[in-house]
Amino acid sequence: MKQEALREETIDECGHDGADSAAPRETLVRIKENFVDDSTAIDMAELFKALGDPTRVRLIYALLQKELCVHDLCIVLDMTQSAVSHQLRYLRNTRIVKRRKVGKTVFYSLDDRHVEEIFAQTLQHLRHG
Amino acid sequence: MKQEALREETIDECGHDGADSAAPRETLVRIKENFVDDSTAIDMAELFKALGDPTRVRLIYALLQKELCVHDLCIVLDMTQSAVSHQLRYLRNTRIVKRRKVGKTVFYSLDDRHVEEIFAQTLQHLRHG
DNA sequence: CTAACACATGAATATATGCTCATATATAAT
DNA sequence: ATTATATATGAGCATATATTCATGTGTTAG
Repeated sequence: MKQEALREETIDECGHDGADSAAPRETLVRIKENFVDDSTAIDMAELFKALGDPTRVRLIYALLQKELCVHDLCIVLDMTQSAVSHQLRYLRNTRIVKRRKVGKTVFYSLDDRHVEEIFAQTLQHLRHG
Repeated sequence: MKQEALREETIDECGHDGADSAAPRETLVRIKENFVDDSTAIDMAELFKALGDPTRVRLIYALLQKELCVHDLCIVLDMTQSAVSHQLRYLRNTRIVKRRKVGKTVFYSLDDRHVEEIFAQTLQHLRHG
């Protein structure tokens, strides 16, 4: 199969009308019409990507239990302050955590109920599944 | 703050006992004890990482509606067969999709109820949130 | 004011990732 | 057998990512 050709191919040009070789044309049309728009797919992917790193998972897990300052997060995760701060910035930019400043200390906490639910649900699934 | 020192630092050595500068020692001990073990954090991160790409989100979204063969997925996503196959392999390796072979056609479908739930929930959240 | 502390961040580096291109494998049709 | 079709995959490349190192910013203590 030509790789280049696919980029130009439309549903009408698709030759898949066999019994069980592929879905009928109208089904593909329906799927394409009901499809997620690109921006939604990108938004979803960005949210999941933010959760898709062990360090960030551990940060969120810690904050799931209690609001914590950067230094304490370093202790709990056993990581350098720089590494933790960089990842906290990532989580801040994706609106997953928020910060509260008290003197020279900055406390981080979760800022996204959705993420809390998704995270807790996933944890349960992994634990007994 | 020394970056290297943190790696060696224990909770006992932590000087954070101030009023609102950090959590008390026993709280950090509790958080560390209740903490996710590394393998769980890695498992969660790997699952989310698999969902953390727009192409894979779109693949899952399509398969959420109907079992589809590779060629039809190429049409729906408007991508080359090679790119789609590579991502399907990724999703297969993470047990998110499974395949069923009929003649020379391979049908893909979702293989992980957890992912379906997480995905559907996230979609809803993004749509009215 | 100066020093110490808590945190943030730019640059650099090593590794991972996603796609393309070319090619391999498996099945069906002629 | 030969050819066509459907999918899989290794190699290469360009980009993204996670950490480290060095340093910057802001706040409190002396």
